[in-house]
Amino acid sequence: MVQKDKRPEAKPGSVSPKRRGRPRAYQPEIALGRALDLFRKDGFAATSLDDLSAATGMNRPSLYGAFGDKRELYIKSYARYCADARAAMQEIFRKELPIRKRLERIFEVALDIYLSGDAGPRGCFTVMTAASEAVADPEIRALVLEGFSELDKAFAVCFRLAKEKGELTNSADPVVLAQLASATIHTIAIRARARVPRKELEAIVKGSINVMVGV
Amino acid sequence: MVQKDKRPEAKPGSVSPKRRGRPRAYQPEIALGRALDLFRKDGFAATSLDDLSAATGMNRPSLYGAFGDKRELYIKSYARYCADARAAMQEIFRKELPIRKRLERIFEVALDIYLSGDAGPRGCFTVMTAASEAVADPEIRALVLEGFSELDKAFAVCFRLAKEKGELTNSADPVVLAQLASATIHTIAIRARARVPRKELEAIVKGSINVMVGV
DNA sequence: TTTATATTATGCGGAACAGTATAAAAATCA
DNA sequence: TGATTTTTATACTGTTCCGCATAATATAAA
Repeated sequence: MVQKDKRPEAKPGSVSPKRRGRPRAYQPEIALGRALDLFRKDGFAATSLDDLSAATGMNRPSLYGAFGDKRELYIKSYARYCADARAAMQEIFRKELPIRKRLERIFEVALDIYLSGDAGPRGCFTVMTAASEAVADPEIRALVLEGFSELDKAFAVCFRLAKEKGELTNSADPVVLAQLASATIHTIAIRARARVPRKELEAIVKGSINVMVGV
Repeated sequence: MVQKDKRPEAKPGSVSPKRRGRPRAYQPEIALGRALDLFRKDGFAATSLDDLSAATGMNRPSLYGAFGDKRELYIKSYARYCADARAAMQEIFRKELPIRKRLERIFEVALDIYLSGDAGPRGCFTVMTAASEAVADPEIRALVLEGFSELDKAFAVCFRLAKEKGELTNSADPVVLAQLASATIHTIAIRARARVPRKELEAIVKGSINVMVGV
């Protein structure tokens, strides 16, 4: 019951603060990543604490101590997922790029995220959570809605900028186009989960971009 | 442990065939509908046989006798969902209608389906199944893919016809537009599940239609 | 009536489940 | 060295789970 990875210091060079009792046998960051992998693969209900314990290398009491109960662990895993996704996207959203190029990059990264996974494509965790836990759990629902909104807004900024730079027609509505871009994200996330091949998803993306920015 | 509804004959007027043993206390069609409701609400993993037994008014052995195990019941529930959705849509897909009107009707019916449910919006069962069971279960995955494909094709037929009638520009690609329409279906299904209000979903639909058929 | 058949009703059995109580272990501090 | 603190490891509790075995019940056929 031990994480297989060696333990590097949290921040390389920073002296460990000499905590009092028995040292942890796990690294919270690594454990959370493993938990996220499991939740993305099987969903909340089909993932047991025994599964999580095995995947993280922590026994159940340690899991509780570190992350709280299953639901709290799920929420923390989701936060981690969002942070990772943001990190993967932010450079593209920040850098000034022609709108078409920018969209291509965004969808490419999205596909990388959705199609990764040893035991089958893991899809988009936001979409999966929306489909399952969001209905009955207000707190989780709020997180999901925040996720939707963040993506909608990021796309809208892109289209607004593109319009200002004259890359779009005058009649183009950045908010509507952003919703279409989000819809494209959602459809490829869902289809990825049904093992639709990357080529087909890329074709969908291509067609969608053509409609959004003009052929 | 009895279904509360009275038992009308399967086809009104058709004489019951005088089956041999103790008569059934349930109607398979009604029971299947109740099972579908539950699965749509909670998903496969979070729905127990006890829940299903309570909802259908059948005890577990009767459930097994009528539908097989939980997975088979899920598959049969999904078939029922598809049949219902097809029935609700087919008139609109069949009748000759201006493309805009036709799309408006389709999305309206879709929203009715996705937003129904006493305990919160039930969303699109195809999308929910894609997100959960489709990854690991090849048979279920095939059904989901069939569902996607059917919708894509139905939309494509609409756009092809509209193009022939001169409702779309020459450069419009019916297949691409169909994928956008499906993407719109998927995004409203997902967002509905997160309790996004109908007004907002209708706004998304409206914007999407404007892009697809021109303002 | 009796027999055969099909269904309902009850409840068992073993596994998995979430969460926790308790004890052992490994470190620091005095 | 011994006391304190923090974590790990084990195992327990009570529940829920799925599937099925068995018995009771209700009908048609003989």
